[in-house]
Amino acid sequence: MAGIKEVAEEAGVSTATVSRALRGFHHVNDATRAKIMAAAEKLDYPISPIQNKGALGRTNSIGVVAPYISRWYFAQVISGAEQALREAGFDLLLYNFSQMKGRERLFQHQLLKGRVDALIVISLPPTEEEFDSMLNLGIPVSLVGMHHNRCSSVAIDDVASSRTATQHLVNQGHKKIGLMSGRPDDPFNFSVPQDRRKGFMQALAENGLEWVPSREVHGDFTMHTASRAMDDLLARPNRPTAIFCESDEMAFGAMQAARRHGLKVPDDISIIGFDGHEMAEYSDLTTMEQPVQLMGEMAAWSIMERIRKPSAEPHSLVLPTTLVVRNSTRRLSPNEA
Amino acid sequence: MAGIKEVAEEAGVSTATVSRALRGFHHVNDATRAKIMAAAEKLDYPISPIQNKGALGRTNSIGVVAPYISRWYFAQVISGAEQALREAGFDLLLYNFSQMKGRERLFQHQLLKGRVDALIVISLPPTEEEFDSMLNLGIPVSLVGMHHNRCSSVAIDDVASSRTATQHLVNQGHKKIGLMSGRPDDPFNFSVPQDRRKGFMQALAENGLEWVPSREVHGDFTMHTASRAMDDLLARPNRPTAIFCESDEMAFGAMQAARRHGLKVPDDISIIGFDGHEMAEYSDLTTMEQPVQLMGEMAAWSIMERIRKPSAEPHSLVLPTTLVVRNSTRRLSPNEA
DNA sequence: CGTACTTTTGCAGTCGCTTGCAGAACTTTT
DNA sequence: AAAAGTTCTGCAAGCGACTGCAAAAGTACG
Repeated sequence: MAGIKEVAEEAGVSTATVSRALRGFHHVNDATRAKIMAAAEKLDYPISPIQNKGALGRTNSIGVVAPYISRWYFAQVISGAEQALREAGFDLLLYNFSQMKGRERLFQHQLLKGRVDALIVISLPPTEEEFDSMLNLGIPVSLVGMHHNRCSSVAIDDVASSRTATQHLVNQGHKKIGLMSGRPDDPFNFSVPQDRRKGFMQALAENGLEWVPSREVHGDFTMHTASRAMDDLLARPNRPTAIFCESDEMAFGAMQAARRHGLKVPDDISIIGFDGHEMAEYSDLTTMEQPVQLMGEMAAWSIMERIRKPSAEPHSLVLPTTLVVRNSTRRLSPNEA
Repeated sequence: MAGIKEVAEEAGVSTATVSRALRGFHHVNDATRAKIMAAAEKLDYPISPIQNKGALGRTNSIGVVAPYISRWYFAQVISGAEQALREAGFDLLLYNFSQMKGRERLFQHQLLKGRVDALIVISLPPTEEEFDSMLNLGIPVSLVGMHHNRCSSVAIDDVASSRTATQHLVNQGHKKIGLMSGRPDDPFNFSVPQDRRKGFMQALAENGLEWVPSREVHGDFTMHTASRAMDDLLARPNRPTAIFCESDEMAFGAMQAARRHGLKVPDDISIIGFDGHEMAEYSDLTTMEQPVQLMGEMAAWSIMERIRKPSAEPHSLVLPTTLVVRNSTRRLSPNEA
């Protein structure tokens, strides 16, 4: 395979000149550059070759760490980030794991060390310890879907958005509102469920509604568990008239369970989700939509900026969410409430 | 950041010995190795460092090329591949694109050259020209979801599986069977839609059923387009009693459209999908399930094998599919047919 | 045409790691 | 105890780029 050496020989110049002509664009005679370009073309030498870590100190690739890449949300964010990175000439290294084992390996064995120029971490709140080890890598780190004062981030306001979503139910006259939340003992310690739960509680409090603990059930953000959890909830007495699900996938599970129990959505029970999953439109699910792809893109841009000037202060970005009202929620008449 | 040199110094040996102790495991005294391990530990030197492309000639990372990584199928395959690669100590570089522009850039600008040790291409039939350029890279290439005589592949038998799926509808007494297929003018030129269509046609022919062209509509494997296409189909006279959709996502779109038109599934119309999408269970969709994650894993293993012995013959693997019967299809009574 | 400045180029060192080769340090054999 | 093997280890030459420095070439000016 043609290397810089072959190109240099072909063009009759030194490798140094080729390097400068193709990369630096400094102090190279136009004629010489043309010759070099021609030679490179002829040998089809890669325009963007592996920048050798040795010489350059960078790998030109950025790591993306995420649990569960096969889930919609993660896939979307990654897709957004990939596009932005690719356009800017960076490669994207994917670090996925769905079990704690993978997580430990990632942080403890320092799989990342020296392999990437920067790191994007999606929705996975690192422990302080993991944080230290990440920052010790000496590369910029950017978070998606959560904040931390020690590094940049792109996220939505989960608390406020959940509050708004819940408020929507209240506005429709619901008083007995249930909650489908993440498991409290989730090993990854995601912050999203906590925040969304908090927003939910705030909305109740603001409206003077009493919180009834038996109206809460837990899932792990998949349809499957949500569906089971919903079975559980529906079997309890004093059923809620509406349910706030912390994710759309859980909302789908809930809807499915409701149907299974012979309940019509929204006639018998209102369901609201969170995320803006692409399937939401087709399931006619009311949901709080977040700009998922965009978040990935922003994270990519932000981190590339920080690669350029490492001294820059970390900054957090909060993107807006949109309540999309569809037909999985309905207004209660006063006597129904 | 600690390098091999620091470790060597700390342990009081040469860098060569460190390299051998940590990588080669040849001819290193146990005591020396212990010392080196300790030193490495102490300086927390990465156990799996970037294997320098220069010295080693490999990058220890594998490229995965896919359009639409945010779609379920691709995300699943990638997830499977990532896991297998990670375990074996490889990194995964993601090359995604959803437009032809990206595709051209990928192949023409040789983004891949020298960056990866092998390539996994998902469901994207390269043109002969692209094939040449890939094979010229001099690295193993593995295909997922399609076959080609010039390289290894992991796939299912789309034709046979579709035939079986269609046969299921026939067995249930359906005679007027519709088809929701991929667009004939799809720019990526996927082979999957063609094969699935072929299997469908075979089943009809085998059962002596006449094919009525007006029973076919096209989508691009998303719910959205499928839903529109279904509107179209339902508006036509002589409506089919069952529909074979070339993907689950299209089946979801079809179901949604059917509901929108006041038709009950499966009472008024039977719908069968293809893929085994995780949502299929919850939409109660009958589908032909393919082992998606497994395909990714197998592709990874197969390609790592070929990295180890490059001389090995390419081989193709055909994985079995499973018909999962749920309640989106029903048996027609003789007088309904 | 000589001097001083600027632009262009090549030399050679560097990055972090691997590896062939040969010498050193043990072991075993005779 | 010398000879013949083994097992370890270090030296030094790469790998394929980048880049500081200084020499070479080109330009401008007087």
